[in-house]
Amino acid sequence: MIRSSTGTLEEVRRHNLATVLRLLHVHGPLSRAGLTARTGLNRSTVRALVTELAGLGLVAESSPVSSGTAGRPSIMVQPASDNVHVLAVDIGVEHLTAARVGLGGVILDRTAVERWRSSYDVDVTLRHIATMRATLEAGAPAHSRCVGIGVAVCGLVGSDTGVVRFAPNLGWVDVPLGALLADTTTLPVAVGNEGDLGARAEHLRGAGAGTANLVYLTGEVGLGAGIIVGGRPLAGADGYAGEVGHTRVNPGGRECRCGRRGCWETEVGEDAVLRATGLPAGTSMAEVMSAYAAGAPGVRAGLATIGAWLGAGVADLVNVFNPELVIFAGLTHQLFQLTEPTVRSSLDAALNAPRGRVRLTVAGLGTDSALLGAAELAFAPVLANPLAG
Amino acid sequence: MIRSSTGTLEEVRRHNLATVLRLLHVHGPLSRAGLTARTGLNRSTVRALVTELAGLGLVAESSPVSSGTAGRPSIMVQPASDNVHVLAVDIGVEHLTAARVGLGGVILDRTAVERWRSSYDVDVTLRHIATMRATLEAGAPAHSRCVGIGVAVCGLVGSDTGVVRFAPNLGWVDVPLGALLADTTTLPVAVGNEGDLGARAEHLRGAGAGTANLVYLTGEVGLGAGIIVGGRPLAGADGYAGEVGHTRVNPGGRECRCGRRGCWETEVGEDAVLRATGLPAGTSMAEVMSAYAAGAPGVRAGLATIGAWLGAGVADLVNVFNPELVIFAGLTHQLFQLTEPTVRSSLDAALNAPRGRVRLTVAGLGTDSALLGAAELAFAPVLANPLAG
DNA sequence: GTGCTTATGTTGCCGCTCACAACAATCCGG
DNA sequence: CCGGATTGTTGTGAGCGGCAACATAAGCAC
Repeated sequence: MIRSSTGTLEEVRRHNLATVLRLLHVHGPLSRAGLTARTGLNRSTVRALVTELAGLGLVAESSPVSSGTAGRPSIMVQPASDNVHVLAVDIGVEHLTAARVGLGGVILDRTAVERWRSSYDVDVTLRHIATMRATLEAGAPAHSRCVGIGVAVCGLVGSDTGVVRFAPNLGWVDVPLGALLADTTTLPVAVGNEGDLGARAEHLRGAGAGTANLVYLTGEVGLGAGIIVGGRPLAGADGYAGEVGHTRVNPGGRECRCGRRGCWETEVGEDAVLRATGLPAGTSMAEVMSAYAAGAPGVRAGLATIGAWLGAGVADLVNVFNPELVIFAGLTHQLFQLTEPTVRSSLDAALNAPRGRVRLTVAGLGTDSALLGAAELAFAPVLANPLAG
Repeated sequence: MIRSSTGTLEEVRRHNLATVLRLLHVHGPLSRAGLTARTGLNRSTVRALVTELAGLGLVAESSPVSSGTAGRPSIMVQPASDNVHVLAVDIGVEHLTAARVGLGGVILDRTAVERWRSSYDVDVTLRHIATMRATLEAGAPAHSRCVGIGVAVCGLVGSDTGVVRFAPNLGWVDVPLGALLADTTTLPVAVGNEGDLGARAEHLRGAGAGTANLVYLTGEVGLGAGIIVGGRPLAGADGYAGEVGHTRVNPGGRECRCGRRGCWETEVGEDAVLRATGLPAGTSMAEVMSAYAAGAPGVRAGLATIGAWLGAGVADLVNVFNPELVIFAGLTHQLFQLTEPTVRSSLDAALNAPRGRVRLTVAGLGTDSALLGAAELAFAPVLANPLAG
């Protein structure tokens, strides 16, 4: 008979181990004294916890470093990013990227697929991922161990199932991506939505570090979001929360690809930008930015319209979520750079009374938000229970 | 020197005490064996916890009741609603209500102010509350002790401060209601938004019991909401989250009292209903319902328009939050009853692909949601730390 | 350099909490 | 009246973190 044991005391231990490991993972190297101060635990307890984590190969202790102040120097503890890593994959419309990410959230190595946009076939995608995985693992030191695979996808993903329910831009419907990947490995596989994972990464170590309530906007051709509420990602009942692209901002607006009218992404998405600026179909956002900089006729005015709709949509989100921060990433990153004043005035005009405090900014992790979020997803089980691995 | 003690083990004890007490508060009377099963704790532990809670006067043990099955009958444990109560107050546009609510969430006694709508003066309100409080306490048994005061207000309330930032329908701006009430008593005072508190109560013991993700809609003349996400109330950075009344659903719509155009409450609020149905200003919602039932000309068609806007707004919320349940209360309760088919079809038309699952229903606690939510707010400190009181 | 101060690492002990097991109590069914 | 089943009761034990005493290692003043 196996030890059943709910064991509340065992949980205390696990909780404290997790707390210390997560602290190191998020904050980076920290002295034992620093850990003591931040956790509120006793020196002896911290010592025991760190020793145990070191024994598990999750952290490394290095020789004491003098802090410059009086007193005995404290031993430094750091996440063992060389020993423990995950594989992170980001499946977007315009890119297919993979990286080996070490504990602590450092990208150790990365690779991408060329001319990815030519085919979104599921089998082809799986082969691409397998190839990239092999490449990355080949470059890893022998003593490093992979503890999981995390995938970000630009589509609706079921909470725990790893099924991509609907990814219109890839043409995927009900693709059991998690299961398909799990068949190729013994490692745990986790799949999440690009917006949710981007928000997670920005919240943890990007522009939203230390911010408990934020809205993260992203997009390539469409529009997506991830929302952090009280320090936790907003998932909803099935994991579909944060689907802001098809909220209706303009009932009299244009027909959307989804068949309805005036969806937010129809007013501010890539197609809307090209239509408003009069630039030819196929123009990239980089070229739009160049045209704007060059003062091409109609571009400035067209983007002002886009900015106004962007601001109006953001206003509704701010009214509903009351976040401290809105982060613009992906397509909206570029749009925000081009139209910031318009967005701000459109937002200010639409906010309820006492809302002076919301800040607007762009992604702090650049285009890697979703990729790093996927890594966090893969690290999550280890961080929650360091003893399991 | 005072015992400092973070004491993780002390926290375990407190946590377990709180778990047991909350379980009894939410679920109602439960046998010791039932507590053992639900908490996963050991029999001896449950015994110790219950004994301690009984010593604090928070629960009462009654003689064993045979369950009909074999085995020794288990001792029943119930929340001591006769010994421990709070004062709950609900400040609405059309009502000012107060109640004495016992542990376990039972309304023991209640009272209300007549002709409240005549004046929303803050001092008058405070006097009303003082009078009601005296009445209710006078009717309380001598051995019962009041552990807090909770207030629900139809306006924006700052998270922890108890300041009513903005209550347009009462004409209140920056009223420090929490502090004003705290001056009259030594008890802890907590103030919250009507929508948030209504959602809390419905989530705990109303139509949303057992549902971790829900949207609660309410209103009197305007429109408000409370949102439960992952079992926790959505607060936002300052506590203003859930302000859905002034999200813009119709940019080409009518001018709102807030100065902008096409806010949701402008399209479905009380004024909009009267306008759409052609009924004279001052008509109550009860009279609207009678007119509908009597088949008054224009009323049915007018309400169909209202229902369509209601459904469209709900659709956006469902897309953003992916809740399992939407609860209609207050004004929207009546609107939903009158326009359910329209709301449903409007909603179905606007949902993203895989969203068959959201349920729509009306408040399970009738018009008492906010009042009971205020009581929960007042109980919260005791439930979080039973040892404190 | 020497001694003082400061801060941390190390170690053994203690109190607290919960799990567990053995026994007692109580009900049901035959 | 007896056996089976379930629960209450009680004493014991293991695990965990706090604590205090001591050891160690730096900075600082002279």
